[in-house]
This record gives sequence, structure tokens and C-alpha cells, in this order.
Amino acid sequence: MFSKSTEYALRATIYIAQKSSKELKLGIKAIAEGTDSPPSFTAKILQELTRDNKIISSVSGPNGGFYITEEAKKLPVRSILDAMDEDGMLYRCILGLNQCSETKPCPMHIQYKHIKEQLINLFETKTIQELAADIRDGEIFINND
Amino acid sequence: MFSKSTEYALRATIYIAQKSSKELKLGIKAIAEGTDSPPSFTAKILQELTRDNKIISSVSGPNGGFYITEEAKKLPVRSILDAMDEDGMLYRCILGLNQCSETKPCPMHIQYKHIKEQLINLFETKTIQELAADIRDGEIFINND
DNA sequence: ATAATTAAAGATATATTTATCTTTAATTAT
DNA sequence: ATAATTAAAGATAAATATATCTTTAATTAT
Repeated sequence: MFSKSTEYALRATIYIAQKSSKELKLGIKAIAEGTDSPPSFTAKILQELTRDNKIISSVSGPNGGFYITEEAKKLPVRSILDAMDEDGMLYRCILGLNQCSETKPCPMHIQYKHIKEQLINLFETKTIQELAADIRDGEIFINND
Repeated sequence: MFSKSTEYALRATIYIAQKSSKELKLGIKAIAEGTDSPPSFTAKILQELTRDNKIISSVSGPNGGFYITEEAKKLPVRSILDAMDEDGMLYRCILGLNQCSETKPCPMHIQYKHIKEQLINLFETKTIQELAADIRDGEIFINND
């Protein structure tokens, strides 16, 4: 469905939202371990999410690390896809046709339409906060242990 | 959603199912043009679909080309994903976790579950024949013209 | 049989994705 | 101020996906 980069971005963001606060920042190593992701690659990805503090915030130096603001936690999960330049995935034709639309549908368009709408709805309405809350509450996991 | 290879495979198969018969085979050039796909890459992909005549059949030489048997037309669209080794996509965790399951769900599992079921259902029940019939009947398109 | 046509197979090329490593800059504690 | 710590930035490497081109094999028409 998504690229590895985006998977790591989603996992890292959810993990940070669950475990960190402005007072308790997370280092790259902890994040990578907590989400079963390669550390240096995750670092690169967090740079993208941190750019302009769009989604993740960071501070260099001792006791530095990554955290997410309460404001950013309210962003829809879709904003992570946006930051990774993969939001197009949600809206594309499932057969990869550029011209596919209501008036010029591909053979799978009508069937896929409903599914696509639900996918879009999921990513546009579910917030980072909500996913992190789930993980905190019950038996929800963000790694492979 | 899918790789370019799989998109081309889906488009080519549907196109062949709609336009060809054992009597009227289609050349690689016609298929590539009809589906807005790169010819030589499409040729490679058709080799995979033709292997063991699993999905597409082919004949070399003059008046040769690609066609699909009535039997193969009855295969679910999923069999194309199988042939392209991309059927895993339908069943994977949306966050890319190996251990994600009912009993060990990722933060998106419960929400995504319903959508995934519909995706699987679409690809497992819809046949190649049905998609080709749609395209024949009405205003359904398989290219970008 | 020969020539023409077409797909199959194989070699190669290019682009993109995934991943790591090194250097730099920022921040903090002492 | 200095040293230590941490992320940012940049360079590089490896793997995979995408794409093309050439040679071979199969088939058909003549």
C-alpha cells in the first residue's frame, strides 16, 4: 500500500505521539527500536516530518530529541502522507490511469470507488492523537515484538 | 497502491480479455497502445502472465500474439496479482508490521480491517471476464485518450 | 525449404527507493 | 569556555523497480 518510508513515518509519528512530551523527548535510537525501523533511515524520515515543525518537533543537544505538540497531535493521519508526498496514493486510479474519473471510469472504478472513499475518510478524519490513544489504552502494538 | 508492473499487468489483461479471441490475437504493440503502457516493458510483463499459460496465452509467428482462454477469463482479478507476486499487498498490515493481527493489532488495524476485507473481496470475487464485459458494454476506458 | 513475423529470453541501462555513514550545527551541562 | 550530546545535512552505497534493446526461438505463409 505505502512505501517503506511512509510506513516508518506513520509508525514513528504514532510512537512519538504516544511516548513523548515536550518534557520527555525521544532519541532516534529509541524511536527506531520502538517501531522496528532502521535507525538511520528513520532519522532521515523524521527530518522530513520535522521540516518547518509541520508534524514533529525536535531539539538538538543533550536531552534533546523528538516530540510532538498537542496542536500537531490533532492533525489527521493524512498530514503524514502529505509530508511524505504520498497523499496522491489515496486519490489515484487503482489501475494507474490519469484520466480515470466519474465521467471516464476505468473498469474497476465503480467497484473501487466505495473502498477509496473509506480509505480517504479514514486518513482524513482519524487524528494522530486518536491512534496514539488507542495504543496507550489497550493491547495495541506498533512493533513486531 | 500497486507497482507500475502490476498496473500494466491488470490493464493488459483486461484489454486482451476484451479485444482478443483465439482467432484474433493481439500483438504487443496493439496492447501497449491500447493500455497506455511502454511496449517493451509490457512485453516483459506479459511473459510473466503467459508463463505456464497461467493467465494469458500466446503464439509466436505470423498472426501470432496474445489471447486469453474462456477458462482463464473466469479467474478472479486476484490471480493477476498472484502472478505478479503482489498478492501480499491485499493482506499486509497497513503500517507494514509483520506481527499485526486480530490478537496483536496495530493502531490502524481495527479501522483498516473493514476496508481490507472489501479490497480482498473485490479482487477475489471479480473476474477478468466481468471487468472486460464492463469495458465492452458502456463508457468504460482502459487508457488515457 | 525459405523468408517473414512474432513472442521469448537475455543483456543492459536508468531511475528510484531504501539504507548507511560521515560531517556539521545546535544545545546543554559542567 | 569546553566538552558532551543530539539532530541536521550531506555524501555515498546497495537494492529494487522501471525500461529498453538485442538475440533467439517458434510459427506461418509462400
